[in-house]
Amino acid sequence: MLSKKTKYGIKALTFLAKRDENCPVQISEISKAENISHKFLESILLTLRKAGVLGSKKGKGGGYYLRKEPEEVRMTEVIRVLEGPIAMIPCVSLNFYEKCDDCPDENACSVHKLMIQVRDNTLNVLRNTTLADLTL
Amino acid sequence: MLSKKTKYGIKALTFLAKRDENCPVQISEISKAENISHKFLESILLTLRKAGVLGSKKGKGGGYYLRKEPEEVRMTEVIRVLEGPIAMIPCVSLNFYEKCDDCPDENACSVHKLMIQVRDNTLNVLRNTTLADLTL
DNA sequence: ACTCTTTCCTATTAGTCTTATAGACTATAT
DNA sequence: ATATAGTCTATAAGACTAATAGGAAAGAGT
Repeated sequence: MLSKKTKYGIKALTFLAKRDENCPVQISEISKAENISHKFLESILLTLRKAGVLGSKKGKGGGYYLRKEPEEVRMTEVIRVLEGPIAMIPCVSLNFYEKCDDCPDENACSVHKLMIQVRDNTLNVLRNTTLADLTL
Repeated sequence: MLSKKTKYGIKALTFLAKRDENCPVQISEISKAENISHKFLESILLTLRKAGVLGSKKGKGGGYYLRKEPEEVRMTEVIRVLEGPIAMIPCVSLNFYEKCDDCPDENACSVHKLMIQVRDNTLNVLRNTTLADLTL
């Protein structure tokens, strides 16, 4: 299940990418346009800023803006920052790997085998989709 | 994230599918072999029985057995029964559809667009993988 | 009939995660 | 200075997960 955090994050990024000029946009403007709680969105944008996807400017005329071209923001990056692992189970995750407690041998595990397939297909979609693709 | 319920369920089904004869197997045997809490597995197998994937027999010599050939048990079915929706967001789910509160127009939503792609690819894997494939 | 075995069913609980909300702090433009 | 807008920390309600407990029901063997 995709969290609302990730959902709102992608919506906010798309909103920014759709604008003609890449000047700072206030949280309030985004939250109103996309029906997102102001405070919740605040923490989401902060996360994206810390991850280097967004830049910010304080004070009057401030707000958030994209730090890269939309074509350069891959969905893999966005989802890993906001949601965490892309894999459905940690023993199959590339960036968040963890061994299963109950599994003596990963290579013999049917769930492992299946989830590698799912992961590879999902990864393929997310790697080849950028923010630019979502604005079309 | 795949729940342990689903994970254990798939493991148990694979365990049953790997056996030479399709005679009833006790919960205890499966729970020991796969390192799953007995009571937890109990409720999982019950769910699978109610869904028609497994059959059961009470009393001495009883247990659970597959009601279909492993080739006929698709992963889509197993996951829908144990986990629920396959899609990462309800507005994109085929079997568990729900409208988003915040979205005035689904077709204009970037998250919707992206998640349809992910769903289609995941569905493709899960539809074409049966229990028989996991025993290899 | 009795007893042992094994599944069936309901309820409860501890822990964790999600989705917010509140409020004070910091930086900046005018 | 002052208003504006992001930064940061803490907290709380609600939902969900993973598991546990205990007894009811049904079947097999004696």
